[in-house]
Amino acid sequence: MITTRDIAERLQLSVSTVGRALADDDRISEQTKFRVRQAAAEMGYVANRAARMMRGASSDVVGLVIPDIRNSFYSTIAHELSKNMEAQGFQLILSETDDDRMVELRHLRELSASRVAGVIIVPTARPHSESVKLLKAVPHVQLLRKHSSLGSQWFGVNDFDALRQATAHLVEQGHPRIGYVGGPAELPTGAERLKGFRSALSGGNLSSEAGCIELGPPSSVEHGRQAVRRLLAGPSAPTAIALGSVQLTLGVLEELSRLDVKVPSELSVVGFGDEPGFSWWGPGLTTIGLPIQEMATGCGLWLMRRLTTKPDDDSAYASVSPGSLILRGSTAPPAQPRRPSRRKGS
Amino acid sequence: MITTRDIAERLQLSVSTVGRALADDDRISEQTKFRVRQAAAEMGYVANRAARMMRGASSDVVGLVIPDIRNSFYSTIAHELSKNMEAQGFQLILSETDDDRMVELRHLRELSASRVAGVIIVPTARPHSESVKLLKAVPHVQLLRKHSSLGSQWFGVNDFDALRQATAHLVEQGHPRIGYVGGPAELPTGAERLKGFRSALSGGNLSSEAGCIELGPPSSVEHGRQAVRRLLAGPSAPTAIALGSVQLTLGVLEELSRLDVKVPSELSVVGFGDEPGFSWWGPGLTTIGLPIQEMATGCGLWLMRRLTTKPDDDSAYASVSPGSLILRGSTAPPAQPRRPSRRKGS
DNA sequence: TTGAAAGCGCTAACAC
DNA sequence: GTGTTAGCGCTTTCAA
Repeated sequence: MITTRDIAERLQLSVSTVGRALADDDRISEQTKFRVRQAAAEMGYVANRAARMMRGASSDVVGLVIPDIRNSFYSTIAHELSKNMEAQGFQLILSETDDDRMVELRHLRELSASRVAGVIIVPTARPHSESVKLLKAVPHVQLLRKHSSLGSQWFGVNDFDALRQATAHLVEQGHPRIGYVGGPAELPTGAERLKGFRSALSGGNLSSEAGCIELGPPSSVEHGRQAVRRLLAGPSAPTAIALGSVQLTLGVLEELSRLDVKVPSELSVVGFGDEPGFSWWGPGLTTIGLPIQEMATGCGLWLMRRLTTKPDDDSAYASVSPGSLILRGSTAPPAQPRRPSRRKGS
Repeated sequence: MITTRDIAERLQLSVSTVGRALADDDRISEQTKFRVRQAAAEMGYVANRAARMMRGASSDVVGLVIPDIRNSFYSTIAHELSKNMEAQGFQLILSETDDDRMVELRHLRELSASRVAGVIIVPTARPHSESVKLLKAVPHVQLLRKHSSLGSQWFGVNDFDALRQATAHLVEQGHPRIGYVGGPAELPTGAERLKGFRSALSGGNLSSEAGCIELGPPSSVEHGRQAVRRLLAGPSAPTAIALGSVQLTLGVLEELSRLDVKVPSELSVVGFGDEPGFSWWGPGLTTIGLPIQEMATGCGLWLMRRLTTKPDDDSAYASVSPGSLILRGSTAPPAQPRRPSRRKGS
């Protein structure tokens, strides 16, 4: 690797002159600058960032800690962040936790060792105490999920309201028993969505008995499949279900297709998020659209301002983006039980 | 930030002793090691990788340069790589090019400055000459696309055969005019797929006149929409279409749903890749499944071995994974033109 | 078993 | 306008 010293020797200059020329310092003559730049280009000089960092320069690298990049929520986030960061000369390190706190810890150790300038994290349910400690030493923002031990900078969506809306829509249509397949209550998002679901039930004067709840790993398509099978096989199967994560929605949709369940006549469904295939699934999936893109951009811009300006504004910050119900064909009032209609179809 | 010197001062030791204790050097007594480790943990010491790198240590960071992480091919790749690298203590820097060679160049400059240990790249159609130069200085592998100027280490899929299979299937069913929507021929993948398409046409004794070809940005869902609209509006609309990228497939499927085109009676369709929604689209999408996961894992493992062992094996390496046709309901023999059958449906 | 000192590549304070 | 020098945090001789 070519160093400033190599250039200096070739040009019979001192390293500091070369360094200054490369930094476009006022004190260096245009002619010298030109010669230096020329030589640098010819020799293929690339500045060594490690050396710069040792002189106190910031790393220009931001860590993105998420459960799984295959989840479209997270790939959307990664894309938005990457785009915005590149524009300002930042780089993004991708760290996947698979929702495992020990993996999360290992990643945070690595990021700390790399002296990343900042971290954007979707924390696991209960981050390790060392993770908490590590994050104290680096500017960071939480995304989607919010764990109080990790500080009060957070960008997320209104999970409570998302599921309240989804469920209220089903309640309004007169469904007597409504199922819910969502993430675990240990996750802040899981807890909020579940609360939203329950709130809509009681808001519709339905007892909690009317809700059949299946909780499990939010990133598991397979769990979505199994959960919906259990729900439909139960003694008092629901006439409608609300979903509490993108991956679970994917699993549920696949399984309903496979089982050839008639939607919405036999079962109404409200999904979570809005993926490409959702609009063409069966009669079109009614779902909760979330402004993930805007949220991610906001988060990225916020962190970069935090990193590039004096951190005088390290106060609490929370941004809650609202979701909105997208009505398509997968929801309808329940069929009248034990009183088959004369007409076939609508 | 705590340094080895801080620990040394507190324990009344020299920095070198502390360094050796932390590195578990044989010459240090167990007792001293214990005291040092204790203090390090208490004080929250995290080794400074920049300093290590200046002493010649490798960076343990690999750059992943791809067009767009939202494309599920690439998010799958990123996930597989991330998982495998984490297991061996490597980190992944995510660089999105948006298929723009200048953005690609900027990313490669940054990666070089960071002295990444290696690079995995899905190159743009014509990488900048400086990009080529930069890559010469760092171990790298090409993924999916292969540009000869970037060396001969490559992991990809058999693009030619993928489209040959897809098209041959349509030819066998007797389609007289077959459309193709794919990426530009400037891209190595685009060129191969197009060749595969043409090869199947001539293999079926169809003249090239029988092919209606629409090329455009391979990552643009919107282009897929427009292309299929143009294809169907043409004077001699095809009775079947083969698709040449995941994103284009998504666009085409959406548009066909929107236009309410009857598949496969009015039009047969073969997709590219196998996304979650493909199985439940219309009658189920017949498509080409590609072993992206295996390819990515192979690539990651290969690069890491290259990085962790002596580079005595820097010879050419190419791995070509085959795709396979997944038959679902979206393809059928063409309807007899101008001779409507008496029977309705099948 | 431990310490002192040099040096990785760069920048900045201090000469001249 | 340019050179000299010190030092960032760490590893690694070379001494003791």
